[in-house]
Amino acid sequence: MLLHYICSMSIEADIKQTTPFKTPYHRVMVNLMYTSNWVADSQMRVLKPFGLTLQQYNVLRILRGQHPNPVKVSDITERMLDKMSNASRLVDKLVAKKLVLRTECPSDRRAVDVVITDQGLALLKRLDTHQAKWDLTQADKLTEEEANYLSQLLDRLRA
Amino acid sequence: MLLHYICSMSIEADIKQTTPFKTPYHRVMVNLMYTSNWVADSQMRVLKPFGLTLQQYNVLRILRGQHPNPVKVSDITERMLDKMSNASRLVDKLVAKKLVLRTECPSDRRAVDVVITDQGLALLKRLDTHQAKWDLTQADKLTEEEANYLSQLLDRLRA
DNA sequence: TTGTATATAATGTTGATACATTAAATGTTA
DNA sequence: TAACATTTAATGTATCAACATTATATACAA
Repeated sequence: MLLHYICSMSIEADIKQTTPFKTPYHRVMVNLMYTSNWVADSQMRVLKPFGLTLQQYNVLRILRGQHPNPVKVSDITERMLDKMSNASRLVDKLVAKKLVLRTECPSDRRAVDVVITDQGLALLKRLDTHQAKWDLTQADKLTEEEANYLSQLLDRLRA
Repeated sequence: MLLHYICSMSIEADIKQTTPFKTPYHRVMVNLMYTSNWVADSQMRVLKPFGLTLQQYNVLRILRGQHPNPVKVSDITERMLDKMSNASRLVDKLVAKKLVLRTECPSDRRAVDVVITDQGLALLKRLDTHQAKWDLTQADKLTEEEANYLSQLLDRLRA
């Protein structure tokens, strides 16, 4: 089923909530989850034609950030945005698509070094233009200052 | 694996990002997903001892909001926070736990009316105290005004 | 060195999710 | 009314995720 996230002015309208939230804290929590799903959904719509899931995209970006240095599977796990059962299997998928390379770490034979391939870098580059477009649409909604303040409020929520 | 979300002052530190984000909009998006996972994780830790998943809890709250009126499965789908394949199977689980009741809608025999049971209401009541505690811990981090402003910024992000 | 603990990745298993399809009831229109 | 479209929930299926376990390598202490 294709879920349609409705765009409107407040979270209450979006989730058709009739009774008001008891506290602004509860409201912000529901809003956070809903908005996060909304963003993930729109991101996935971009990634799907490229055969990537959100998590795979995420891993590729982590690898690009360190390129040309390798990143261990355990490091990938640490830096993933959402908890994951298995970075191994995720890397499996990327290896199968020839987007990353997996080699035994020379200094520690338990560890596995993962490097993004040229093919992986090229794919990310194509996706960068989509990200840039997305950023532009966001800029219509929030100023840079507001976006920064939003980030800061989220940081404090997790503090 | 139990993932530990680290508490610190900025999203860059939390995800061990070495290179800065290109735009505040990209930063806020990553922060949003990370924070949402952080919240979902801490919520799940509360719900697990009660044998509920986040989605099941969500459905129960929707039903309580309309109690004693029934809610159709299609309405539940519409109001869920995250897209879901199957409200049917989710209601199945709640029926099995005797937390909700499922009856054929008299006016439309395609539809199925779902009502929360007294047992379901009692369970939610117990969880309310946990929610209240959660709200208190949040109040240390954000003022009510800040929480409201955060909600407003999220609303505008989805606009 | 040996034994034990820890770190790391892979695998097994169970259950949940996404997506497509089906089944049945209702709505619509010729 | 008959035919077709739409709505609603349930089901089938393949994939993904959570959690536990295993296998191997390394660290460390006796």
